[in-house]
Amino acid sequence: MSYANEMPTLQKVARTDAGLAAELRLSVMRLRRRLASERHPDNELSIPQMGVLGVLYRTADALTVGELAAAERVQPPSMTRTVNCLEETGDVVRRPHETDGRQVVVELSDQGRARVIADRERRDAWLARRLKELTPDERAILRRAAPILEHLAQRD
Amino acid sequence: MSYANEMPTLQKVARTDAGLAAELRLSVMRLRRRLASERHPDNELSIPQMGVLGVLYRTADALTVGELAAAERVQPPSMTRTVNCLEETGDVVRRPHETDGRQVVVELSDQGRARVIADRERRDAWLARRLKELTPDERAILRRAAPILEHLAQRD
DNA sequence: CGGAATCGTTAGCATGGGTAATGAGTTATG
DNA sequence: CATAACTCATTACCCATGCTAACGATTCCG
Repeated sequence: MSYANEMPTLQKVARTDAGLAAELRLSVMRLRRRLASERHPDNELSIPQMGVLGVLYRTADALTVGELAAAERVQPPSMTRTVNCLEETGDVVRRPHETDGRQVVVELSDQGRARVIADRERRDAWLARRLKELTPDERAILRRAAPILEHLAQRD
Repeated sequence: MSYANEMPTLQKVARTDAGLAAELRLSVMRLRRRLASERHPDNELSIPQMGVLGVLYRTADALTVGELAAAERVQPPSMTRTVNCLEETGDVVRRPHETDGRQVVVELSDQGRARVIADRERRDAWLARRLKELTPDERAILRRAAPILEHLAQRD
């Protein structure tokens, strides 16, 4: 393989932290890319829109536009716009904040919740099928690896 | 934690393929998100632009606009546009195809190559630092997990 | 009470996703 | 050889979303 020839040191450097870092970064990026491609063909929402639904679902609570913007690492005007689209499609509901007249809170509609769940289930189903093709030993390794990966991702 | 209370079954279902799939998906998505945030502050290229540089770097060859579009899963007009920007910033060079007068080939400039390398090194350095905080046992697990994750990501 | 801070929104610009259309080049066929 | 069909990149248009600047309304604080 020409790729192997271009990067012959990759196999060796996997024994150092730097080498493992490079290998892990590639694996994670690639798997995420593949997961991202498992979209439901009928789901026409964009990635930022699905991202908002995902944040609301994970938080299991209504959030202000500012909180959503912070969670998704965008500026509030961008989030306003994305939420506008989601309100139009009926996936979220906007309402005034209970105590602060400046704020607006956004929450999942039933439709939006169903959409997140369907999207996740589709990805999980694909991944579960791929996992089935592994050996029990390989699966055991991934079982131990998943929480470590999660830990790596946490804010440092 | 309210999250733990909302999803109490997650800990249990990690013993099934479906449960591992959900846990792994979350870990991978979160780590990738964290990796994506490790951008060099001076790098003003967008994610699609960096994606094109990444494809060219990994391929270690010049590609046509169509090939780039396919690699990045976009339509050719979108790729034309992205390449236009990259040509302006001097990160890629466009030239006519050697034998097919319809085609254009795009290749990394020295500047573009340096940019990809710097971007990767920054992410790898961050990840290597996080890896250093793990135990040797945890690192060994990840060493065994990385190629398995890579295998999962491959086209099925 | 007045000024400063906070919040969400609007406006403008740039990028990039799509589709439709186009012109140029290449290939296949009669 | 001429023509039709196919391929390729590009342009045009629309839409979504990233940013910054600006604004009006609300809240906080001295």
